[in-house]
Amino acid sequence: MRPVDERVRLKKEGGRYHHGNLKDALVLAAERSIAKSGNVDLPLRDVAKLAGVSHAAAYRHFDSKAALLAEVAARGFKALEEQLREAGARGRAPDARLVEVGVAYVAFALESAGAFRVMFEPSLKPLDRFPQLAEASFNALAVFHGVVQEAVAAKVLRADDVSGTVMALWGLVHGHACLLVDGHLAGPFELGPDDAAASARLVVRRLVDGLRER
Amino acid sequence: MRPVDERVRLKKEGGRYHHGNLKDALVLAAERSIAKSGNVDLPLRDVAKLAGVSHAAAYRHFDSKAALLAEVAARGFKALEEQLREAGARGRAPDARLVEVGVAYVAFALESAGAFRVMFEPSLKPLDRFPQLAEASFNALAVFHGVVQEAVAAKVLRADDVSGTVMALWGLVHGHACLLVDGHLAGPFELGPDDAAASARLVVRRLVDGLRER
DNA sequence: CGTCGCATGTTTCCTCTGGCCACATCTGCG
DNA sequence: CGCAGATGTGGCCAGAGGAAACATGCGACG
Repeated sequence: MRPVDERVRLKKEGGRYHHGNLKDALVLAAERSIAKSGNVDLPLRDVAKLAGVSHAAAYRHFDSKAALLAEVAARGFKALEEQLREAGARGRAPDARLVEVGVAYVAFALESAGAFRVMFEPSLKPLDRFPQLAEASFNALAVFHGVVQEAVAAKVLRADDVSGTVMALWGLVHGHACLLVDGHLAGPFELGPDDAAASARLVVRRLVDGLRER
Repeated sequence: MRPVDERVRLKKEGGRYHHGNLKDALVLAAERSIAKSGNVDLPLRDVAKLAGVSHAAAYRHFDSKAALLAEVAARGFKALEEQLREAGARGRAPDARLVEVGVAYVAFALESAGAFRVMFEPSLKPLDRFPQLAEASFNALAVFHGVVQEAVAAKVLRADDVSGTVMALWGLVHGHACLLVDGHLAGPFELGPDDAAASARLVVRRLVDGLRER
């Protein structure tokens, strides 16, 4: 599954003029760079250097630095969607699925902190500048919608305000993810990264309890 | 209550060499500028120009652009703390207080979107570079902690995991605020700014229901 | 009331970064 | 074989953060 890395290696060893798969290499380099520095605002020149290429080469593949970041974000959303779907499939009962999906969201944010930050970077908005990003984002959100609707159909959740329920679930896990990724919970609570998933599970379960039809 | 604005006006009318209260003027200008553009990464030169001053003058009052943003963030946290305390005082019963504080958090984020964005801007971390910011942030969070402990003492909430409960509450409203401020909820849900508070109230109430001792 | 020191603001300069252009190099296709 | 288009390079510019040297004015102290 790593033709990309092969291409990168070839470039570095052989010193060929043409890279072979520069677009992917740039996206990967940007992702890692952001994950390492924790800062979305990284110099494009550094990313190009990581890919073993001059800074101007990036413009053969992306209209702008923002477009590169948008691609990183779009791939992040695709990966997130995948993980959410897998998590949903793991849960047996509808309410268990809600919890699994929520925990998976937080887990994704912690594992892929670099991508997660870019995915919600305000400087990429308005999103309609990057159609693939808008679509990927929408698709990931659709997983939440699906699992909630399923729970409503199974009469586990109240049916009166589905949008509100989706917002509640998404908002809860998103807020958790943000606070964890940005380390705002580290000071007061000192929470390890593995405890985070357990804590998220507890919290989501409690919200689901509150949302339950009664 | 506006000596600051007076000073700014004096400067603009009189064209005096010394501003009189440049520090405050810069902070205000930055805040407005960010709120308007929606982007934290604004040119320091523009802020200085808004304050009617050359860009280098800012360095007499702040070590760096980041320090200016940190001051904006710190004042934001102070204002947030104030609003949260007022909201807490509005609620009669302990669980009502929880809801009021949560709603106030979301309302603050929407009203003061500029400040809110800066307050959680990752580029300002690590926070120990800016002690006043760290302190202000901690104090604001303390309001959540206080209102939760009160509810626990009143036996409204379970007592086994106070930190988890604080995280749940904060995470829920923070996630909501982020998604609203960044407009991620606009597409799928098309939510007006006044509906947002009502929606937040509903959601927080449901979480509190889930957290309730049973 | 003068004058001197220090805080505050300005000008100028340097470096870094995003973005553009002309040129170089490769790859594939007729 | 050779040409055309795609891909990468180096040089350039403009804008932005930051430092340094200079200018200005407020306030304390004689």
